[in-house]
Amino acid sequence: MRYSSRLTVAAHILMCIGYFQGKEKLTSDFLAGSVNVNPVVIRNTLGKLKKAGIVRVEAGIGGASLARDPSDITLLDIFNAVETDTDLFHFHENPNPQCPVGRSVHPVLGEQLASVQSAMESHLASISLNDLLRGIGE
Amino acid sequence: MRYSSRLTVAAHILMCIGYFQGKEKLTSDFLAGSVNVNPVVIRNTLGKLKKAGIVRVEAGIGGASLARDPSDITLLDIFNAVETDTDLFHFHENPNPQCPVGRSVHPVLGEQLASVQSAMESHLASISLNDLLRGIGE
DNA sequence: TTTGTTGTAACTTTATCGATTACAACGACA
DNA sequence: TGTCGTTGTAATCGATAAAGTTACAACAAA
Repeated sequence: MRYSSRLTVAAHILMCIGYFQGKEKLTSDFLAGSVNVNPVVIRNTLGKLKKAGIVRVEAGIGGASLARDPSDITLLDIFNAVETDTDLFHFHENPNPQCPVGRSVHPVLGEQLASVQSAMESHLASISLNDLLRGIGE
Repeated sequence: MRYSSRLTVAAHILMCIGYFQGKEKLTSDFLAGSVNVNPVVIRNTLGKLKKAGIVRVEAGIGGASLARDPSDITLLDIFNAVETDTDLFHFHENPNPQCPVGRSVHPVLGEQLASVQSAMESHLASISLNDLLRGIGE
């Protein structure tokens, strides 16, 4: 298993908001039309982005907007806001502690995998919503 | 969703083989005892590692051994051998092509995510089985 | 031929994702 | 104030995938 499509959906939503802000009323129905998923999925995603301080959502009247400058929203921010379990790899649970290898797998391999994970995260952090918006016009 | 525990299981298996090679007969039952999973899972994993040219397995008589030097087996080799879908992120399937954003998401975001993926892969490639074996003795 | 092992197929259980339905809470406006 | 469109959220469903398990044919050596 790998990460769900939550990150790409969330990024799509934010690209829409950044692109259409001021021109359209950005309801969950409107966004669902561009992303092509169920409006409830949009609302759930938007809720997580709101908790993370990335967007503002107007209950009642409707409509979402960016809470920060697009250059200050990175893919890592979105990733952390939206993905429940951010661990890239999953360990098998019960290696045999009687075995010298079983005893060492977790600390030894875990350390290496953690470094892989942080490499991925710092790469995600280097990409901003602004970078994505720049690509739309072409 | 993220990657399954296949990579850690496979790495554990290879660490066992590297550590016990020559001292023990490395049957799927023996390996299952250290990893603490079903022997069939070991045999399936070993089959994939064999196809990738990483291990040799003796049918009938039983027992597995490394087909290459531990310094020449990287986590990326293991990862590719064992993981069916190596894509880190999954795109939502049908963004709306009528929408300028929906039209651009896949190319624009896809390119960025591909760079994240290759960063992860080159990091995996920098870690060898030898590095893991070195950590066991401590 | 017997024994221990691998290779594989099939089934079960469990977990998670995304779609969907349903409805209460909310805010603006007539 | 009451209606209307929207958000927030819970509950359920179906699909998909992983891992455990059982079962058995194929294999190699003694």
